[in-house]
Amino acid sequence: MAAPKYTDKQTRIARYAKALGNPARIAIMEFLAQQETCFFGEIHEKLPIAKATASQHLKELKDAGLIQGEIIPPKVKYCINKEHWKEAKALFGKFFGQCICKEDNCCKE
Amino acid sequence: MAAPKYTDKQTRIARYAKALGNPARIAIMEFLAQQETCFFGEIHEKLPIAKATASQHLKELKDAGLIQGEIIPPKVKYCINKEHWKEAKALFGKFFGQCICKEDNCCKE
DNA sequence: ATTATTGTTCGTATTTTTGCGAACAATTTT
DNA sequence: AAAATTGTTCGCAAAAATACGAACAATAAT
Repeated sequence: MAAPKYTDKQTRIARYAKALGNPARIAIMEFLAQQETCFFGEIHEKLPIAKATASQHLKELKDAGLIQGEIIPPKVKYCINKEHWKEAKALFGKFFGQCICKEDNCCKE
Repeated sequence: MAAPKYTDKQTRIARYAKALGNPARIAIMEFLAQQETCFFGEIHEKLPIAKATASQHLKELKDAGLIQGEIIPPKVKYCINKEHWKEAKALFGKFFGQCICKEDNCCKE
């Protein structure tokens, strides 16, 4: 180990990025983000995947903190976790704002 | 398949997110983004990983389009791919800007 | 010519991810 | 009580990601 471990911020942004690193999960997040309030219903009907697979993706988004779900049988209420959404937004914002290249083609001389 | 396939944008943002979904790759990107110009040198020395592993991560970032490398023996020149960086920045910007929840706690009533 | 430098590729092993159907749990409807 | 609805969990399989050391290639330095 020639260098220090990763920072907390690096770990957290990587965690969020990983959770978003699948088109099905992007689609789920986009869908939920466009709901005015929480969503009750069958999310897998909005996606080209099986019920079990959708449930798994939802679990991963939940584990990453991007969404939250509450069981209100026979349905489940899914929502964006606004607090973590904002944190992720800030982290990615900083991440993409940090490039100090002076010109667009600074890397092509 | 109960719904249409994913859109191009969904696929692309997921691709970028996946590439960023590892702390080592976040660290590499942050490091490169903070260079004024391109970097010649041993990136694995900046990270707590082996040479071979660093090389693999660099390859993945390259495949995802986030960086570019040019061989100038005995070293390699690594740079942010500014064009794709900007695309990713825009995609994530839109993604995180789309939540229409009206209040921070709209999902907690 | 030999050695040192720099980074990739190969071979390998382990773990994680992805996806599905079937079975299950909890409630609502009939 | 039986059937329908909704979503999770289980068991499985296939694919991809993660990480490493060792071997290799290509040039530069001695």
